[in-house]
Amino acid sequence: MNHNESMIDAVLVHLFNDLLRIEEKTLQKQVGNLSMREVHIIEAVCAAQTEDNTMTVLAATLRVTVGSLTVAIKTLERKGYVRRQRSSTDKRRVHVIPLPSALEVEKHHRAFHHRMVDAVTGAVSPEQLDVLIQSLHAIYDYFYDQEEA
Amino acid sequence: MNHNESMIDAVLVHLFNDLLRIEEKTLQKQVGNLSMREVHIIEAVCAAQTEDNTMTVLAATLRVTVGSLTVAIKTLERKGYVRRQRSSTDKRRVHVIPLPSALEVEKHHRAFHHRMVDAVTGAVSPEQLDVLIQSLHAIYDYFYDQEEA
DNA sequence: CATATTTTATTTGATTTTCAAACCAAATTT
DNA sequence: AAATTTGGTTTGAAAATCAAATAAAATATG
Repeated sequence: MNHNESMIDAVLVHLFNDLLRIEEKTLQKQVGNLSMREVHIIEAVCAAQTEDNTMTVLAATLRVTVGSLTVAIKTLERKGYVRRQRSSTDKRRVHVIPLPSALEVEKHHRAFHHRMVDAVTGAVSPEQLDVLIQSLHAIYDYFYDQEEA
Repeated sequence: MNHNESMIDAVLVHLFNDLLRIEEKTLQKQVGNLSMREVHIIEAVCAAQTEDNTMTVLAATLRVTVGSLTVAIKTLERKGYVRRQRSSTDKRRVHVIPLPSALEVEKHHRAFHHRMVDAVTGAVSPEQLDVLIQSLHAIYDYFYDQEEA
């Protein structure tokens, strides 16, 4: 690998990892009592459209088994961040609904992401930004086409 | 967030996770018997310069406690991927040394990273690549300056 | 309609990863 | 010589995860 290639590799491997760590450190200060995993489950619960907040759909977006999610949601329920509600139309379905404390957590979480994106857009010139966006689109498409195959 | 900003956010958040998953799926086929965590420990052991392969230094690069690493190395030793060697100059120090099987794993692992970087460089034009590299440098510098503070 | 199958979720038991704290031994400082 | 620091290990506990077993509701099939 030449220098440029190493740069790309390093970013792909380390930058994201480090961001997650920085995110954790930042949020831990604001919302004690919750692991990053739990924060991201809360994020998914808050982001889900009505009817998309069932165990099966949430588990799929979070890429865990429904069994794992059941365990996680149970503790989030106990901690007072979400509540469960059985669907009236299909009594097998369970809807997960965020409580005010969860919305509060999500606010902090979203703010962090905002600052993160600002950091990126602030780190490059407007012209560079255009090209960066195009490149990211290309890369994104590439990997997700790969995934399908 | 506008569309561009959402794009950046999505890349920062999801791309890494997805890459890790793809990496796992790819390597699992080639090297059974090992978790991704273990593959990355092997990577660190193989990459370490002589004298940088002690428990303390490895734990720091992997960002885990020395205690955690002791447990992990013990199972890698049992599985026949590494061996330990006490330093002769300082008998407290333990050097971790990769065995042939570890080097083999690292070969597969490095090949994956190579393909990943090729995917990125192949996804954009040479002119875009130049700007992408510059942007990544800027972003990299930004986050690591942040970290220090 | 009655039975079989599928879908949705929970429970359980096990594994992996991790840490903090207690501990030990070697090296260094006072 | 005694105290402290440094490098590692052990141990006990917690979090995250899965597969498999289970249960109940909905749907399909004969």
